[in-house]
Amino acid sequence: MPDHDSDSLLNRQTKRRRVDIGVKRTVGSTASSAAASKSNVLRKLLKRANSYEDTMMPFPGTTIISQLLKNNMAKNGGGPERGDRGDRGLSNASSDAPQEDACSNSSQDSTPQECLSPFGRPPGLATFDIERLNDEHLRAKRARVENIIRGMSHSPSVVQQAPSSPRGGEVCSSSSSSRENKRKQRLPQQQQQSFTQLVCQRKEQKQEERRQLKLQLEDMQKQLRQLQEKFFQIYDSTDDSEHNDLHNDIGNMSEDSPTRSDTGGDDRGGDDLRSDNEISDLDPGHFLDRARALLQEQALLADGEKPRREGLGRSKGQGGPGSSMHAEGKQLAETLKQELNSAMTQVVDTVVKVFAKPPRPTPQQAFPPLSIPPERFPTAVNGDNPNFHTANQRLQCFGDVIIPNPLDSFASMPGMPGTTNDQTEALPLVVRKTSNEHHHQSSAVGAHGSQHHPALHPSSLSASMGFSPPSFRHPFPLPLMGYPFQSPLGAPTGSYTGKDRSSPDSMDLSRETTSLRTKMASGHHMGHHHRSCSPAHPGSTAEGLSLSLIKSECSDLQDMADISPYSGSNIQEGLSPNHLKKAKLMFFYTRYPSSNMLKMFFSDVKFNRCITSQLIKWFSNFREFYYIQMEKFARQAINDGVTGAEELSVSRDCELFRALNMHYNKANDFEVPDRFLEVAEITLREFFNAIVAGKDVDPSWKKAIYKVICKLDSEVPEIFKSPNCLQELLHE
DNA sequence: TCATAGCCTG
DNA sequence: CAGGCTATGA
Repeated sequence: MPDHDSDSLLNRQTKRRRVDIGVKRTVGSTASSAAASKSNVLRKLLKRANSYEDTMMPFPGTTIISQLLKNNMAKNGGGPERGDRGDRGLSNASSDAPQEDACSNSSQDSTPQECLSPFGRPPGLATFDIERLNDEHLRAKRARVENIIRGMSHSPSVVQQAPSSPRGGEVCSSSSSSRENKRKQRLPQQQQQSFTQLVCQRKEQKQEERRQLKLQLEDMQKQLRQLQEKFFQIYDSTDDSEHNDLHNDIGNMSEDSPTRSDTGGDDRGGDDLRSDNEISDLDPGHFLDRARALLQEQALLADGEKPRREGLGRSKGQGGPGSSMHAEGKQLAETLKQELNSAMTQVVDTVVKVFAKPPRPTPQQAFPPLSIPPERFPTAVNGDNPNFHTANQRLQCFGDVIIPNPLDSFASMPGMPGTTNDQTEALPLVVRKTSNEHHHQSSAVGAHGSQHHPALHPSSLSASMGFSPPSFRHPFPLPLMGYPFQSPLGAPTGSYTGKDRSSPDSMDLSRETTSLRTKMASGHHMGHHHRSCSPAHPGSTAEGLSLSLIKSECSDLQDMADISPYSGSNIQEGLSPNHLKKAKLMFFYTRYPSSNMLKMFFSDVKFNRCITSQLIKWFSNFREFYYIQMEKFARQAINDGVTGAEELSVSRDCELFRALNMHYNKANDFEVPDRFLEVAEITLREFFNAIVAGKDVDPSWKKAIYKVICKLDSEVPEIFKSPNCLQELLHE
């Protein structure tokens, strides 16, 4: 605008430079990338946290975790259903319960802890030491079990398993299983050398190896295992017969069934398989759930448990209820409870901290400390697909929606009112996109959109959250919940009862998504907007709120101050679809309207910065489309062999005009002025000549054309100043 | 510092 | 169409 008329070469050049820079920037996409990077950071974080898939992390700590996870995933997951990891996790977790085989059990359940171990044990784990005291107990039991298992291992089925360790088809196969297999393999090999040495040696060797391997395992793992074992033992002790049933109850056995069946009734085999599943199940939530279940079981079976435990799980001790054991069990339960609680607290705290902190330049760094949280996320986002695109989108959605929410929720927890301010700052970026997301979902891909939420929804979160503190749950509800208190915007839902819109006609008309946006954008006096907007889209209420909030950033306080004045008047606080339509028609006359002109022609709109810029933006977009079409058809003409600009003309029945008319006068209920055809023709020829001359090499080559075209604006008919111009124009 | 143009992206 | 960004002019 500024440089319409007489622009010296210098000016042009400078402008070109400007353009060039802009182009370069855009070309490099640095700007966009930078912006994207911001959002991406969060996404990445989430993604990382969410999916085990994440490959190596730059950070040492993270790497370990990820690796562990990776391993597990690889073994588990190769499965087709990566997506429902959460589900799987649940089933898996539940499926394997009582296993005496320390290794197998430990591996699975301990997994979470394993991940942690490298970094240092969480304070809470100390309690596990108590468990250690019972180590002897366990070991003895283990030994027994192992013996039994070994005995079984001789059976063909078992033997086969070892060699066949790489069961490709097995979905369940997990890292632990592989370990087991390896171990087994080794043993057989040794034995092969000296076949004469029989079962006894073999057994011993196995034991030896096992012990060694166990020792090698990180302390954390040990502790965890022990804990689990104790659980299981207690559980087992209750009743062998129940053993399986309980397992089933606790977890979904369905998944691992095939493997199990192979091994047959043998617990050993089942253990292995189970262990695989267990390993696969990294979700701490499941672990917690299981633990809970176990505790409950314990409580119920308290008496019976003790004796068995004494006798070591396998040999189902028939011993009567031992009071000592009962007490022990209680203690254990208590300890576990405490541990779990503490762990959960830690997790929650960490997560909160992470989210509460504004994304740092290197937000990822924040994660290493978060040993636990990452694990948790996977469950939350169990919907993740390996598919990058899909995952990305989801993540986007996830990030946009969830991220802010946590902030809101956590922040709001202490005091709602106070938080509001903070939220407003944080929200704008995020929420805006959310709104967009909604639009996309609703308009373009309903299915897709619907998928988003379900997948991400509380279900997933809650699933993992057995103990989860309430704070964790609302991420989703928040969008709806959070806004209401935020502002004087008014009641979210019922607010729009009265459509007191001054210009009902515009409002009543079909509301396109634009209407919502427009209105929202324009005003911040949400009360009105909501009323106007929501009637048509009850579902959009939330959106409206969020939008309004977001938009509030651009609102002038001054404008805000006097909202009510307009309520009774004809002046709208936002731009309606009709305004858009009107603007488009105006574009036939003026491509470069000044802000003053806009104010004159949209007198029924209360102007503020937002409205003005929005209108300007509209025309900017119109121009963009216009010039794109021009360039497109100019090039097309060149390709078609047109040699001279004179050959080009724009008539009402030419493609170019159709395209333009379709864009600005979709309904074709407005007679496009001839002048516009002339201007279009001039523009087209300008483009043609410029391209033929090879000017398009210069990034700013369009600038010159713009300057020419901007002088071709004609006056806009007075009728457009009338608020009802549309009716008048279209009716004629 | 603000308003705007233009470009890019979603 | 809206957001975001940069460059630019006043």
